[in-house]
Amino acid sequence: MTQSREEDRRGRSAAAAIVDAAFRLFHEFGYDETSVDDIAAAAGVSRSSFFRLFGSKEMVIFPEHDAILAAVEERLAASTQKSAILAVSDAVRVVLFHYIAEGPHARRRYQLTSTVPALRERELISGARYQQLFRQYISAWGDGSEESERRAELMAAAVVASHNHVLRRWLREECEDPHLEIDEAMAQVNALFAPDPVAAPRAIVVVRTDQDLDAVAEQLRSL
Amino acid sequence: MTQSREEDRRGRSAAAAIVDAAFRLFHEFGYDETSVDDIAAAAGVSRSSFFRLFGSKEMVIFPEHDAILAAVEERLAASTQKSAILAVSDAVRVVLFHYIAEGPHARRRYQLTSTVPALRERELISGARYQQLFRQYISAWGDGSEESERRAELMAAAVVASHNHVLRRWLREECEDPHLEIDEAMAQVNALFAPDPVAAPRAIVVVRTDQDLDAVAEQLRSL
DNA sequence: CAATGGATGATACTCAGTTTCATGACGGAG
DNA sequence: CTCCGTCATGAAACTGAGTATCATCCATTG
Repeated sequence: MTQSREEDRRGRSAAAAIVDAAFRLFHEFGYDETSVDDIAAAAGVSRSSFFRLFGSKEMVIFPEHDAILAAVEERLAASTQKSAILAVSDAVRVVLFHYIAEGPHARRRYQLTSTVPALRERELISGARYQQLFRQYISAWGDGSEESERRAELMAAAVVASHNHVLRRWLREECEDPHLEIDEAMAQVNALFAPDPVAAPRAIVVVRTDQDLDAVAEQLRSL
Repeated sequence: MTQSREEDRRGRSAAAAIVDAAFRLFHEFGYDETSVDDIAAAAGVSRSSFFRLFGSKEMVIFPEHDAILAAVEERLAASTQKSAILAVSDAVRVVLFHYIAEGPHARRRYQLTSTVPALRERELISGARYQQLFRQYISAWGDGSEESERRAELMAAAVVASHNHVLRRWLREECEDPHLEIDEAMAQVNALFAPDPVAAPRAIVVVRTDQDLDAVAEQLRSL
């Protein structure tokens, strides 16, 4: 199962060497100007090994994406309708803190995704995958009505957008305490989309609004 | 400026012939199994002309995207802070009704984007471009505060998600009246994100919530 | 020592996309 | 009518990503 000490070490260092070489070359010469052959040569592996390990040139930048997605799904799958909002918030935190744990590497990646359209697009697709996953689970927790589906769609979008906002702030070093900010952001989303509790405690909430009464009524119906 | 009758006709029919041939071949043999050479040959043009007219294989599916994006931007640019929400709603309608006006062709495209990962990804990227555009304008209408930025991000995501929801329902023919549904969806978004009016009419809104009082307090502060 | 299996590397191939150059049709100017 | 500039088209060569195949090497196992 686990291979010999020697092979294991080499396997890991090969992947690490490729990532290091790729980021170095991308930084020095640019993404488009760096070919896979260049990376493989600089990392001391064959072109074949590059594609065997990473599948594509873009995936050198996001190698752990599938693992994070799986972790998110695991968290979501381990929850029920009752703990739905908590599950989503937790899952978002899983993603955010994964990036934060990467530290400077995440910022180097951001520097690339900010400047290389192809990588920015790849990142957007990753985000959409999270959103799709969230939507799917939130939708399953609902009652299947059109209303519920629409809410699931909006909530998934809001959750991902909030996450991206906090993550981007952290990547730009505009963010003092990402824990605090993600808590606030999730609280904001939860507040917006809090479901109708069947027998929950009630409160009188007074807010100012510029909506006319009909719009307010419709909004309330949609809660 | 306008070319001769002959060239004009041929130019337009070339693009149309390519699109027709592409959709036909994609449907018959699949997207990945159809090469650009196949399409060009079937359309009776050269490979060169294909790339000159469409730029990439994927763009045969979304040739009008740039034009729609420009139309959206035009609508957004023509508005001020006062008419912001209206502008966003209008811009979303521009997009939705463009697709609806395509009729069966939009549904053929949907059939492709639903089954071909590369095309689905391209579509996601297009959606993200709209979202980015909305975010940019909504953000500019705000006061530049962190709060305002976060709201812009969420609102753009919600607007695009709502649009996508209605569009997808229409594409699946689950939607009786897209005009009505987009109006409802935009009303829902507007209601969620209605800005804090400085001197707006006020109302007492009573909602049930499962939040404890501290969470409610924080939610209210974040409005 | 021999056999097996998994990881690696070399090579050739397909195809998307770019670049360059030739051609040919058209319209205007003499 | 002819010459000329322009623009659309086509032809061909090239780069580079990604795939498939096969040979090789090395560590474990019997």
